[in-house]
Amino acid sequence: MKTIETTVPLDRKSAILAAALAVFAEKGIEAATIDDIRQRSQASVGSIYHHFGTKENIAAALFAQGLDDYWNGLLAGVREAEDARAAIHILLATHLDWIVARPELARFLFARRQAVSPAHDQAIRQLTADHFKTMLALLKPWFQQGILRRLAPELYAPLLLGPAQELARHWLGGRLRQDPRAAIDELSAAAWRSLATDEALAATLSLQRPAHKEPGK
Amino acid sequence: MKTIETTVPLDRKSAILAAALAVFAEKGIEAATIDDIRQRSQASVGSIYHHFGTKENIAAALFAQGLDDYWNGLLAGVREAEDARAAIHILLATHLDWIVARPELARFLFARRQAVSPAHDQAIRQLTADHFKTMLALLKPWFQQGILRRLAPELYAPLLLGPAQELARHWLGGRLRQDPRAAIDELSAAAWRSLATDEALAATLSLQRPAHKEPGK
Amino acid sequence: MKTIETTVPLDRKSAILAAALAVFAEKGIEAATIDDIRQRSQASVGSIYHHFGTKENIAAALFAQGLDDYWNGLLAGVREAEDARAAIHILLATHLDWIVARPELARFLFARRQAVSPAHDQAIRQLTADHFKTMLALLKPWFQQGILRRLAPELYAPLLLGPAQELARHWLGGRLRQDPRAAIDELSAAAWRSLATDEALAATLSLQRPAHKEPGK
Amino acid sequence: MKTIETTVPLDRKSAILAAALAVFAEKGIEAATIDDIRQRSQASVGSIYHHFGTKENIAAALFAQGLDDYWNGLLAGVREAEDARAAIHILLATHLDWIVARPELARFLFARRQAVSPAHDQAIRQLTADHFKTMLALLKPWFQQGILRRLAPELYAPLLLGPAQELARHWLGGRLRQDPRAAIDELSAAAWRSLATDEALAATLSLQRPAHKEPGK
DNA sequence: GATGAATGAGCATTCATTCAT
DNA sequence: CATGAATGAATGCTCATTCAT
Repeated sequence: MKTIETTVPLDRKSAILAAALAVFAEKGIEAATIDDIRQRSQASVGSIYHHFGTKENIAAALFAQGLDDYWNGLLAGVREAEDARAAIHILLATHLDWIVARPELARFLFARRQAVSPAHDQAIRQLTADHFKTMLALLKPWFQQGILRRLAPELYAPLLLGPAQELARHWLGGRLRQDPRAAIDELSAAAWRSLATDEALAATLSLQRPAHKEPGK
Repeated sequence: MKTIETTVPLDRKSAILAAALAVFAEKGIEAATIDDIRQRSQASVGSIYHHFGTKENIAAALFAQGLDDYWNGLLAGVREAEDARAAIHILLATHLDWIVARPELARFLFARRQAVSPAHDQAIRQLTADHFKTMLALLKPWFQQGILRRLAPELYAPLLLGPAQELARHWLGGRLRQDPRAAIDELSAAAWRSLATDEALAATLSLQRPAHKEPGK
Repeated sequence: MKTIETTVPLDRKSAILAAALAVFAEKGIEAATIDDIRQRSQASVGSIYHHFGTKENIAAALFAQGLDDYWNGLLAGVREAEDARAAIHILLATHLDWIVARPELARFLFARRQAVSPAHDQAIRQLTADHFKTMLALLKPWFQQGILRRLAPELYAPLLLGPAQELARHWLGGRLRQDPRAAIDELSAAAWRSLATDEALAATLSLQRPAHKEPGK
Repeated sequence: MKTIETTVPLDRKSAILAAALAVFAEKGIEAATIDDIRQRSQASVGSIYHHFGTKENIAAALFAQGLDDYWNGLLAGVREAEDARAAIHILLATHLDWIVARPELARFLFARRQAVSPAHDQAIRQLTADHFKTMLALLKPWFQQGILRRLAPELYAPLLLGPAQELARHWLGGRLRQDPRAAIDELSAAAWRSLATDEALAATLSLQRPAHKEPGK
């Protein structure tokens, strides 16, 4: 996917998208005005409407594009992973990398208010569901091997990404200074603990063996 | 705190707040109009402005009230807990109970867009920070006992509540049918795993066979 | 009905209606802008929308008011008539008097393009149909006495008012200089000829006497 | 004149005209947009402007074309008539036939709001006046023979076509189901009564002779 | 305290028209 | 001749807020 933030001269349509992304991320879809987009994109109102027809449509286009980009990164990461723990680590890392690389897109994507019309909303849910299914398929072997726990399906995303997501929200909201990527190890460890079966988890706890060992740190 | 959803006849001011909450939760603060609130509250525009002066002020009042209610429940829960694991469980349970009991307030509170003016925003952050500090103080003993891990402070909330929060968002957004409280045990188990020190955790894993080990708890 | 063109200071709502009528008559409903109305009425946009909600609604209000005024005059006229021929004469006179007295309202009423929404349109048709029924009831005796011809119902209005209407349209369109009321006698004579039974008509033709005369062609 | 409604593949220009007529008739000139015309004609905006330069011009072209077509039919009819009464009948018949054959053109022609610019308007009036003069010339003999009444010139059109026009308007507006041509005889009888001199008229009344006869019917 | 009329800046969107390709 | 991207003035309407009663 072509990167949006590039500084290469964009054609009108892309320029409008880029400007819209910036504005949407800054003030939210509702609060963003066509005029904001116009000023930022150097396009005329007419041109904007010629290409998109509606403010909603611009948002929808960005949404689809962004969602795609996000998930593709995520899936690519998992495909390369050699074991479950690495997969989880890579997922977290990719997730946070992406957010830090595209904070505007992230802010926009994760705001997810109704702003986008029901019609578009449906499309988005479908897209997400599809990607999610693909993801689960990639993880399947590890479920079968008893390494990852079988849970109610709605719990996977929260347990895996919930903490990272929460941290990212803080960062995106300006309520956190530090680079959230610094927490990747911690977060992936937590996700691993949350998702691993007791057996798999026990095997990775740093003590275990000498029952009498004293808790470092 | 006076419950808002009550059906007892409310005085004007409360009626306005109740109506505002409903409207804000439904369409977001930005999209909600004074007129929406007027219709729902049966008050006149003039009356609304007499009591609150600004749309922002209504939101701020609700925010303060809601935040207070939320945190008080949370803190009360932890105060009763007898050990760290129970504390975590009670936190998760209280969190989800509250959300299910007051979905509108939750939706409103967690939306947290800039909508609220910088001035109010500052107040809110302060309030949250204070409560958070109190919470940490309550947990302090278990840190000292080596039961809970010492982490970068910004990670506590995400690890503890992130998954629950993520699940709750899905539920509040209508993207999840099941009652999120059904996941309390699972979520608190995950939070425990994420926050416990290796030793404390190892003691609670359900296998551990190494005969000479003692399961604690 | 309160006359609109009065110069007595009007309350806002009436002022808006009066201004709207002027503008609508001048450029048509579509072409008239809210801003035109605002300037002419000295009201603010907000005020206009406070009272009417829609441009359409303003038009509809005028329409209802105008139609009522028009028909009431017409019906009152017929009620006073002593015989069929007088009734016809009075109808034509009232019709043209009204048009000359309220050219703007007439121009507006007779334009009758879709401009008014289907909903309002339905109401208008109903109103017209009701009045028309009343009118026919008033004329009934003369039908029963064999003075007025029985025709397909859709022909009465055209035969009675069609010529006057056509003339009025020319006048309202500025394509006719002379006062259309000058043609009242001529038009009512024509209407009488068109609607009277042969017997009733024969009795009023200015010659007739030479009983044996054959007019040949 | 080339018929517009033909289904033979049209060249661009004609296709545009045909589409414009349809759109103008449907929503009125003002409300019709170039884009409506573009969609219906399958032409591009550029092409439309290449051929006509202005929306007004399209309307004017249609107007001229339509007016010509209408009047030619009318005049041709009168030329064939053998006596005054037949002439009137043929005029009415031609008028209604034309309307029923080209309802869109009729709707468009008779709407006659200012929509067409003053310049074009002038041209149209001239055209109409010329045709009207020709028409009167054709009728002249019957005036001289005392068969048709001498009236103020502005009354001829209303008396002759007013009723038919009124009926046609109802039909074009969808407020009348029956085919207006069914009323030709009735309307031409009325026009004859309205325009004939008393003598000429008396000769055609169905009774006349037995002065003492009682009004059967 | 309550009411609702009034205000006017602001907004999304439309549309005739131009013009480079 | 045809195309469609681009333009920007204009429009109907919304909405927070004020204020006289």
